[in-house]
Amino acid sequence: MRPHELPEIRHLPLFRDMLQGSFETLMQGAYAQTFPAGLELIRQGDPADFLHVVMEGQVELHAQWAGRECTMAVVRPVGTFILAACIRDAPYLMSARTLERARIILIPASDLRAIFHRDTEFAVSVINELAGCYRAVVRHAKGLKLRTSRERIASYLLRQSVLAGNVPSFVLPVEKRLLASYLGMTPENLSRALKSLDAEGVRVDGSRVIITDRAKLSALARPDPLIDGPDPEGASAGVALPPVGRLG
Amino acid sequence: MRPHELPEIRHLPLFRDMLQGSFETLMQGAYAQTFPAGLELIRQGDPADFLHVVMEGQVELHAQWAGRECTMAVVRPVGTFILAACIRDAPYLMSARTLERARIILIPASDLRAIFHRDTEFAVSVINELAGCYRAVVRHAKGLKLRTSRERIASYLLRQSVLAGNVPSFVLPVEKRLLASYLGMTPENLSRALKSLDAEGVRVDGSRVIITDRAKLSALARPDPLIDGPDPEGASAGVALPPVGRLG
DNA sequence: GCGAGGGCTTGATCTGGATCAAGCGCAGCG
DNA sequence: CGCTGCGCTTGATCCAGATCAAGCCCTCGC
Repeated sequence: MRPHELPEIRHLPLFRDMLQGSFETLMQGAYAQTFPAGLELIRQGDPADFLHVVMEGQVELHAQWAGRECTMAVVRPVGTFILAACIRDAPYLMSARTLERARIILIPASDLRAIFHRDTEFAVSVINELAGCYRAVVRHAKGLKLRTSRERIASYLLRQSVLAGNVPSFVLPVEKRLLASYLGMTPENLSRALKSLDAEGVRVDGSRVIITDRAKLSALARPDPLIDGPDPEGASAGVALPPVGRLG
Repeated sequence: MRPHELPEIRHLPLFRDMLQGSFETLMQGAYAQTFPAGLELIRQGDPADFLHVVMEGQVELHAQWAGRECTMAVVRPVGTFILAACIRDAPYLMSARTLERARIILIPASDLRAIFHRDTEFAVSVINELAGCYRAVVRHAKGLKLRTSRERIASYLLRQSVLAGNVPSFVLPVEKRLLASYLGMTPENLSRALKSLDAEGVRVDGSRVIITDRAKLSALARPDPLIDGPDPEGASAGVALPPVGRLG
């Protein structure tokens, strides 16, 4: 583990309130590792041995069934994933693969479980983290069930623009095919839909997005804090998406 | 509150391990109320004031956006809902309405939050509950993204049959229109799909379902513990569906 | 007992999005 | 530098599922 990494981890909402002793114990069992791009870190169904903390690089969480596959989220620094499985000591529900070279801290799940039994502050942090994760997935499910493809895209673009500081132009943080899968559609459909959003105040050039008419786009997207977040509690909370991770 | 209700609540996974004193404090602020059928208990966006515990009757959790609406889950006795919003002190992401006459215990969210800061055992129970809820929604989202309508129906029927004790015949626990919405389709589509499942080993007569060829149905549904549950941890864990609730 | 409403089915039609099939263009690599 | 692979687009076609529109039937209330 590198010297600058410890404070970074310590600063995460999940770890910042715990006792110093607990934190040290936790870190003693932890180790860091660097993985190449495109590596399958965990496979759904595997037993949950380690909580993963992404220090560098992006990690995709995805699920597969019957030969099909879909992206559930993308985690970026500094975020954690598969907390829930570790806590439950249950099999992972999702697989994870690196999208690029990634540095990851691995914390043994058993240490985690032992410590929140002893450190109430840490237990409370875990509660908050999980509640945030839960709400993030509920939002995602709401979007899938209540919005059409175009509406999902439109609100995604709007969200990205807001996260980047309300800028009218930004670069997509992930590949389009991944974004398509995350939004529950095919790459072809995303491609066509993006072009059709021309009429709704969006211009796309490669991975660059330019919002030319925010009002028109909003009229289509109808952004809603109960779907698009964030939790008022803090932007760092449960934003589960290409912009930020930390999914359990 | 009725005399038999206290032990029932105490016996829930969420409350069974906490200190007796904590439990008593929690119950002092709580009160029970009976609501008629079809009543909107909470509306999405409202501040989370009370954790709800369903003692009798079914409660539907649903979401709405842009005039559309969908069912997210059904909670039945004895289960709790909107735990996550209470913990976060954030607005509800879902609305709740009674499907029939229902008796509900209301526990002030502030008491809840105060107590898990003091009672680690309770905090741990909350962690487990939330982790289960989280995993339940992830499963639901996986089903929506990875399976077609027919596959979702098929696996739902199989799951119900298993929950009822692997019986070949059972009665649907909820109205079909609600089931359709829960499974992410229209009532018309559900109706037609159910009839078409005739060829896959299912006969439906009103709300009665008869599985005539389990193998054939399984071949279509391809049931998977990573989608259909349950968590190995215990059947009572995160089964979020028409069969059982306790969603945060 | 009868009327009204709502849930369910059924039919006809429409369409959003998937699938299949090329081409294009860029990045990585020999 | 040119080959190769892959991500992206574009076009053509197909299909699952939505929508629209009746009718049926059961339940409930008067």
